[in-house]
Order: sequence, then C-alpha cells, then structure tokens
Amino acid sequence: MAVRTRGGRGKQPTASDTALLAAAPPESPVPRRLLAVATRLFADKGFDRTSVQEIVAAAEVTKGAMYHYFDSKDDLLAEVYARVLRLQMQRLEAVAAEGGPVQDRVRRAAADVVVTTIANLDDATIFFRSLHQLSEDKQREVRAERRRYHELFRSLITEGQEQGVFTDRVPADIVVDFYFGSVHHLSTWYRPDGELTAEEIGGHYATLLLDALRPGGGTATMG
Amino acid sequence: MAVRTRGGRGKQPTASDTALLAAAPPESPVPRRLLAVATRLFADKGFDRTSVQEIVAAAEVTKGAMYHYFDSKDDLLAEVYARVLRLQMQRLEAVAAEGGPVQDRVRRAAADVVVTTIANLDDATIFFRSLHQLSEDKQREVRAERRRYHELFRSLITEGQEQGVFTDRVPADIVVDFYFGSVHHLSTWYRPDGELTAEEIGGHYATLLLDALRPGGGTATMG
Amino acid sequence: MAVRTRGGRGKQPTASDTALLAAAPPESPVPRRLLAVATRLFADKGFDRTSVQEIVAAAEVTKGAMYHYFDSKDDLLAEVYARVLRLQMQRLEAVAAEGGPVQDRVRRAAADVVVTTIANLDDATIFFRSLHQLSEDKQREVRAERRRYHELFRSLITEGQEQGVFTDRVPADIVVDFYFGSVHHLSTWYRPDGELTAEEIGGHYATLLLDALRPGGGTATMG
Amino acid sequence: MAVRTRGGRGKQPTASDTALLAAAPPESPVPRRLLAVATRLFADKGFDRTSVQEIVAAAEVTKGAMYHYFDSKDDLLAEVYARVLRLQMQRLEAVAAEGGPVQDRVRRAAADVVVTTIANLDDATIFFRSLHQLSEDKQREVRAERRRYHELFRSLITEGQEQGVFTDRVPADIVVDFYFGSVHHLSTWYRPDGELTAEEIGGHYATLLLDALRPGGGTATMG
DNA sequence: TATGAATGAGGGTTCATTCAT
DNA sequence: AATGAATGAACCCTCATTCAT
Repeated sequence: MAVRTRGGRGKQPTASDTALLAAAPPESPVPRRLLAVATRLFADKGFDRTSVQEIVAAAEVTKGAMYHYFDSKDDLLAEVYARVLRLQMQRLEAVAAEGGPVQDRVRRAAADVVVTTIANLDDATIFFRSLHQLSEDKQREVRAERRRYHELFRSLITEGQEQGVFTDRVPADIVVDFYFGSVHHLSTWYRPDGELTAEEIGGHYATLLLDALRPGGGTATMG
Repeated sequence: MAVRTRGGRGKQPTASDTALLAAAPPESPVPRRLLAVATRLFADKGFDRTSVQEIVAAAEVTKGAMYHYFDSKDDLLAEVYARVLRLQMQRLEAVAAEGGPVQDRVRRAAADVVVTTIANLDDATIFFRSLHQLSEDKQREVRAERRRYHELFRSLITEGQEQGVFTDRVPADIVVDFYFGSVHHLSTWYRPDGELTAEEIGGHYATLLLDALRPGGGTATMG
Repeated sequence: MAVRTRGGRGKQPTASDTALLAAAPPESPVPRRLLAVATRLFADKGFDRTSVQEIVAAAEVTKGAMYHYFDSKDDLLAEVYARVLRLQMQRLEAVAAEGGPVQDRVRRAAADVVVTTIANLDDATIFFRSLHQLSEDKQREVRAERRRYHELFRSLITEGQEQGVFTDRVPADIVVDFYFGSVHHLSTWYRPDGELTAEEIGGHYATLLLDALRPGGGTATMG
Repeated sequence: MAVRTRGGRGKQPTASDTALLAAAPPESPVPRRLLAVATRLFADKGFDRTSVQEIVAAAEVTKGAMYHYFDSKDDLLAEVYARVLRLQMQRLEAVAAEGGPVQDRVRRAAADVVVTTIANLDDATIFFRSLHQLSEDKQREVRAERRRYHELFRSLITEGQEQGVFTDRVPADIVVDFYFGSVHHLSTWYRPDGELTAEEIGGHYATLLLDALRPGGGTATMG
C-alpha cells in the first residue's frame, strides 16, 4: 500500500457509515479527500478517462500533493479496491460469526452484501469495471482477496448442503459465482430513485438465492 | 451503423456459428477483420487501452483503411455491441417462439444465453465493461435494445407466474436483472479449461433460476 | 489552366451576370458546379479548412470525378483566381476604352469595381485571404495579372494628373494601392442586409477617391 | 486570455518599441518566445499551414511546454490578435486625447496607424488574413474590440464634420471602413526595401484621407 | 468518364509523471 | 509538505491523392 498517512478505522462499520466514507467533506485530510474524489470520478467516467488533473482539481489539491501521498494514479485505484474488499470482508465475517441456523446466516449475508453494495454504488461500479486497469500485481492481490471472500461465503453454502437444509443439485462454487454476478451488476441497473429500497432489493435477492437452494422436488432437467 | 459495406447474415445461427464469427480468418474482407481483431483486443486490454494503431497492426491494415470503413474507434465498439445484441435477441426470439410449457421455454432460454455467452466470451467481457466508453447516443441505443431483450425474457417469467407454475414472491423485473447479472459475469470467472462445459454451466444456471421460481413453501423472510 | 472542359464566355458580362455564375445550379455541368461549390466553401471556411470531401459532397460528385477535371485542390483555387481576375480586367478594360473626360472614366471604374466586388463577395473574400495558399508558380501568375490590372487603373490616374484634373501630391502608385485596399476589404465588412446598396457604396467610394484627387488647396502637411 | 503568466507592459510604447516586441530574443521566457515565433510563422505561411511542431521547434521548446502556457494553437493566434488590438488602441487613444484642431488629430492618427502597421507588418498580415481561423467566441471578442477602435476613429471624423472642417458627403462610417481597408492592405504590397519610408507612406495616406474630406466644391456625382 | 478503396504522412492535443525549488 | 513548469510519448483522426477497375 502506498498511502503513507492514514489513521486506522474502527472495524465493523454499518452500511450507512460506509456511505459517509465516500462523501468525504472538503476539509478532511488530503489523502482521504483525494480518494473520495477519485472514487466519484472513476465511477462516473471510468478510470482511463479520468485524468490526474481532474482529480486534483476536484480535490482542490495540487498535482505535487497527490504524488506525495500516492505513488501513481494506479495506486489510487488500488486503494479503492483495498477499501471495498476490506469492508465487504469485514461485514461477511461478522455475519458468518453470528450464531443461528445456517440458512439465516446465509440470508443475512446475502441481503447485507446487496445493501452495502447499494450504499457504495460507486465502489461497486469501479470494482466490476476497472479490475483490468490495475497492474498485474495488484490484480493478483485483489483476486486473491476476492477468492477468500468467496470461499467464506461458499463455506456457508456447503455447511447448509451438508446439513441438508440446502440442495446440492448445483455445486456451491457455481452458486457463489451465480449470486455475486447478480450482486455486482446492481451498479448497472440500480437507481436511487427507483421503486424499491436497498433493503427490499436485498430481501428479494436473498429470497431468490435461498429459494434456489431449497431442497426437495427440484425442477427436472429439460429433455 | 457506420460500416458502409456488409452483407446480411443467415438467420438463427447456432451457438457454435457465432463463435466462428469472432474468429474471422485473415483473408476475410477488411471491415470484418477489423471487427474481429478489435473484439479480441478490447476484451483483452479494455477499450481505452487499445490503440487504433494496435488494431490496424493486428488486422494488417492501414489506419486510413480503418477510417474508410468506420467513423471512429468508438464506432468499432458500437459495432461490437450491435453484433452481440442482434445475436442474443435472435436466439431468445427463437426460443420464445417455440411451443411447450413455459417453464421449458424459460429453461431453454436461460441455458442458451449462458452457452452463447460462453461461446462469445470476448463479446460478453466487452459488453459489461465498456458501455460507458460508448458515446451517449450509442449508449442510449444499446440500452434500448437491451431493454427490449429483457422485456421479452420478462414476459416469459410473467407468463409462468400468471399460470401459477412460477412463484411471484419476487417481481419478474428483479428476477430478470438478477439472472442477467449472473450471466454477464460469466466472463469474469469462466475459463475454457475449467471442469465444467458450457452446457453444464448453462444447465446449472437454468436450474438455479427455475428452482428459485418454484412455487410453494418458499423460504420465510427472516424476522 | 487545368480544367479541360469549359466553354468560353461572352465578354463584358454585367455585374448581375457574374453573381449568377457563383450560384451555379446543381444541374450545371460538373466542373462548373465544382467551381461554384468550391468558391462558396472557400469563402466560408477558408481554403485549408475545406476538404476535397466536402467539396465533392456539396457538388454531388465523386472524388474521382473531381480529379478528372482538376489536377488538385490547389488547381480549383487557381481557377477561382483566374475567373475573378479575368472578370475584373474585362470590366476595367471596357470602362477605360470608353470616351469622355478622364475623371468620368475613373469614377465609373472606381464605382464599378466596388459593385462587381460586392456582387461576387465570395470571390473577393477568397482573393484577399488565400493568395498564400496557392503554389508559388500560380501566385506569381496571379500577381502578374493583378499588376497589369493595377497598371491600367494607374494609367487613368496618371492621365488625369497630366491633364491637371487630378492632383499629383500623392504618387499614382500609392493612390492605386490605397484605393484597392479599400475595395478588397469590402468583403470584411459589407453585409447584404446593410443600409446601403452596392451602387451607393460604389458611389461613395468613387467620391472619396475623386475628392482626394481634386487639385487645388490641398491639406497642409502637418507640422 | 490563456497565457497564465505574463507581466504587464509599460503604457504608450512608441512604434519602434512595438517592433522590438515581435523580435523577442531567444533567452526571453518561454511564452514570449512562443508568441514571437508564432507571429513570424503565421505571417509567413498562414495559420493553418503552420504546425505546432514547427512553432515549438523554432522556439526551441517542447510541445508539452507550449500546451502548458497556451490552451491550444488557436489560443496562440488569439494572443497575437489581443496584442495588436491593444497596441493600436493605445496609440489611437493617445492621439485622440491630444489637443489641437481636429484635422491635425485625424492626420496624426491616420499617419500613425500606417507607421505602426508597417512596423508590425507580421501582425497586420495575420490580422486581416486569419480572423476566420479563430474560434467563433474569440472572433466575436476581436470584432468587438475592433469596433471600439473604429468608433473612436469615427468620432474624430464626425467631430470634424460637425465643425464643418470635413465634408459629410460620405458618411463617417464609410470613410472609416474605406481608410482601414487601405491600411490593412499595406501588408499586401509594402516591402521594406521599397522607395518610400513608412513615414512617407503614412504621410501620403493621411493626405489622401484628409483631402477626400476637404469641404467645398466636391466632385459632382456622375450622371 | 468515373468509381471508391486504400494510402501514409502529418495534424493538434492529452497526459502521467518528474524534478528543481 | 508542496509547487508547477516541463517532458516526451502516445493518442485519435484527417486528408489530398492514387490506382485498379
């Protein structure tokens, strides 16, 4: 990580906290303001179409200042990825660590990732669109962290399948990719002024996932 | 459309046909070759990171020739979008027009879009990653066509819900966005050398969708 | 001259004829149409900013056709120059050949060149703005022809000075350059919807010239 | 104005000062050097035929440096216009503010603009030839400033007409356009190695103007 | 007489980054 | 901790012209 000055943050922020992170008021310290502004611009116009000049202008900072805190424009993007991965992981770990029936934990996790994603739509937009704009090294790191996240989620699915509360007609791996595809694409169609709240969408998504995992009958494979 | 010279293509190509389209042999006419090469490069490195110079070099064509056939680099991307939209729409229309129980048609459509997407992974990669790099005008066109596609798919879901063979716990709109999110993200994780064939993945995805839509019991919303 | 096909034109066209030349209807023969269109565009946007593509599009002709009739874009411009020089020379020669007192002939020539210039404003615009865009060779030709024109006009001034009806306080050379500067710049400020007609302006310009040449008193050189 | 760093200049420079401005020695700061070189090249070959590459090469500066100081090539041209307008306006204002009979002030102004124009022939060449190559916005600004200049000059003519020391046979507006046409065209025919000095030509031009404005008899309009 | 695909050199401009201060 | 002038490579695109047909 290249940011040389940054205070730690309390763990387990709520979804609404995380939205505040992105809103970074102009009086906040320089690196934070740069990150906030960059997130906004990257989501808006894409990484490659956002110039360093625009970022520093929007953050009311000089170029020199930016290069003082960040190694490169790339590094700025890497920080965005690090932030969102850290956040999602924290939330999933919290849910996974709770007690209760596995299907309840899966539902909570599934709904929560939707709500958090919607609360940080810019992050989500960047996440699914800009991975290839990161350097090879950093891509690898991101992918590795992402894999850890998926594996944790998958372990919950597997736990349910082993207990028989979930069907295993479809491999847990596939289920996880299937679900997170849906989640990532929220940034493509979700509009804050739509009919449904983030919580309602989270509920629906979780329902679709849980219903798909219901054991019993199953739909016959066509043929 | 900006390509000024191009013959029509036969209707209702199979999934394997479509893969061939992208592979465009070197002796094919200039615009086709450019499109094939551009698709490859855009998927590989992203639109903004692919220079016109690289495209024409890979297509063994001069820049002037490229600009003779395409209005701009943007236009090249627009053609990729037009092609994939046309293809997917044709296939969905074909499936929708078939007879048989609605759940069979949905399953076939759901599985087919997966297979077709995998057969044209480059297109899919570009599709979900580069829309914002298209000009406003062209974005609007793409979105409009995409909407028509979604609406056709949604009408199948609605039909099933009205017949009572699908649950309506989750609105058909949400179901469609949920499913196509999963589909679009295939390009993120699918690898040709993986354990499962395209058809198997299509089967699993269709199963997850159909199972989620099974009527009956349902999973209680967490309380 | 590079245009290979062009009928001769009657001599001594009136000012209104010449305006018609520029309006060239679309059904007129190809080279004439090209010349008319080019004149319009060169005056509008300047020679360098007018592409051959635009010219042939506006003339509803293909590029190949244009290059069949003209050697180059440059050649098109040369033709415009040739046309305007020919025209102005013809008119001046006609006036000079008339009888009557020299001051009447000068007045007529001075007024007529204004009216003709206004009737062919596009030509005038091009004339004073695009000479340097012609090849060296062609520039030389244009300048030579222009010199012949100036010399003819100057001979009228000299004639008046020798007769004593014009003052010779200012050398005839300077008078000529002085006057044609004014005339060329008509294209800079004249607007067809202005208060004065072309004839009125011609009258005023001729009056200014003739009054400046009145012998007698003269204004004392400052000092 | 787009040049971001430039000190003011002393007021009321003499004609010979202004010629020095254009000669900008090589050790002068980057923007000044660029402007000097650009003026030279634009006058020589025309704006459109002068490439940015040529400018920066002649100024011994990199392209990046040029774009650091100027927004565009267009901006460079706009600066040339701003400079010449500023200069001419200053001089006219100085003359107009002097005392003495109005005909003396007009004569001085008329002669001075000729001398100044000849001292800055490159500027004059560019001025009358390249206005249409400026962006619409900048053209408007230039024209507005030019109008202010003309109006000041015209007010002197009007003053003389009202006092009866100038005839009003020709409207003051027309007189102004007439005279400045002549002045602008100096750049077309004046050669430093000619027989007459700048001051002599200025004298002649002023004489022609003043003589044309002499009241009395007048030349009868031809009938 | 006319086409239009193709050329290839050059156009203006942008941009992430460096470095002396 | 911060500046901002300067770099230099790369970018997309335009264009007059040619040539096989």
